[in-house]
Amino acid sequence: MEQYNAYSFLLDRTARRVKQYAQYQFNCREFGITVDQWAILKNLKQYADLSQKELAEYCGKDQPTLTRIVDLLVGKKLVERRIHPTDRRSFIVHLTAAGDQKIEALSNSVNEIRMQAWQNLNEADFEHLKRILNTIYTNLELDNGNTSIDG
Amino acid sequence: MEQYNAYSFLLDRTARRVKQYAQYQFNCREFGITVDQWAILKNLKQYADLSQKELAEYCGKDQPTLTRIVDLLVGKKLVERRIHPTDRRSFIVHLTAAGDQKIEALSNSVNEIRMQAWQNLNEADFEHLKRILNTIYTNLELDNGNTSIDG
DNA sequence: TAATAATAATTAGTATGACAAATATATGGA
DNA sequence: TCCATATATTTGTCATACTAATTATTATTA
Repeated sequence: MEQYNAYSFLLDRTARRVKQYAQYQFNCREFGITVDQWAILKNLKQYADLSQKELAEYCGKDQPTLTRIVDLLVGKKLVERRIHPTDRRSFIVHLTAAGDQKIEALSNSVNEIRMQAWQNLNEADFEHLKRILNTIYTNLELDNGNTSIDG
Repeated sequence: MEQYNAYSFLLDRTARRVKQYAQYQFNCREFGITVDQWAILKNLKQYADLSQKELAEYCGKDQPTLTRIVDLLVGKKLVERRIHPTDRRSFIVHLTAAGDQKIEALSNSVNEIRMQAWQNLNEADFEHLKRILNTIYTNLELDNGNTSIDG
């Protein structure tokens, strides 16, 4: 049964390495943002204006973490908070022109950096990995619906 | 090429969920330590006295992080720092009797908790996962010149 | 041997992650 | 309408990462 400890460790270690490698490359190339901040920008680009709660769900962050990342992005003038038209508790997070330009400027480089981790793996491997990771995620599901990623 | 971003996200999200679930169970059962602290204790049990640098490598932590986790474990009297016999820059981290008892007391429960993530997967899945994660880890090895731990 | 470089550990600073609590607002029921 | 409850966000606290810099010590080398 000790083996499950080892798998958990391996998973944790690999995820940290992937993130750490990407962040290292971001820093070397002076992108001026973190990997997690990039994920926020990308989601805003894809889904347009979102409330912070929605954005947190898309990005897989909890709300306090998202609040703080948005604070940093606002400080960098890459996004801005707008008043929600019907709910005064809520903000709409909006990508600024500078934010949009940042995405345009970095997209290709980010894709290159991300690709590095996945060398020497084939399509069957990717399918295995997606299935296994989604199984693990579902095994530990708290009470949300099915949030498996397929693509 | 965007797919690699999605894989990276999936990996990160799954690793976080696995750790978060384990920590949640640790808290519910009032183990009094974190998942990462547990990993340190287990490595000390397995490899006996180690310098902090060695311990960091075995645990896949960097040295500043390890220093702080050891600080916390020292505060809980589960480990102690001992003078290195031949190198005065270095400490030996030693498991106390209380640390040893903690391991004995929690091992079965930790194994149960860890097992939860790996339901609905078979031996072939584990072999795939280990191979794929190790491939990713190796893919990112050179650029940072960091430690490689055999999984 | 003296100067220099390398190493182990620590400290400092920033970012993320988890959880709890506080605040303001919205919603639903009596 | 009033009140209890739910929700969106923020704030606080602790722990983990990563980087850079500092300190003390060891190793190297001119």
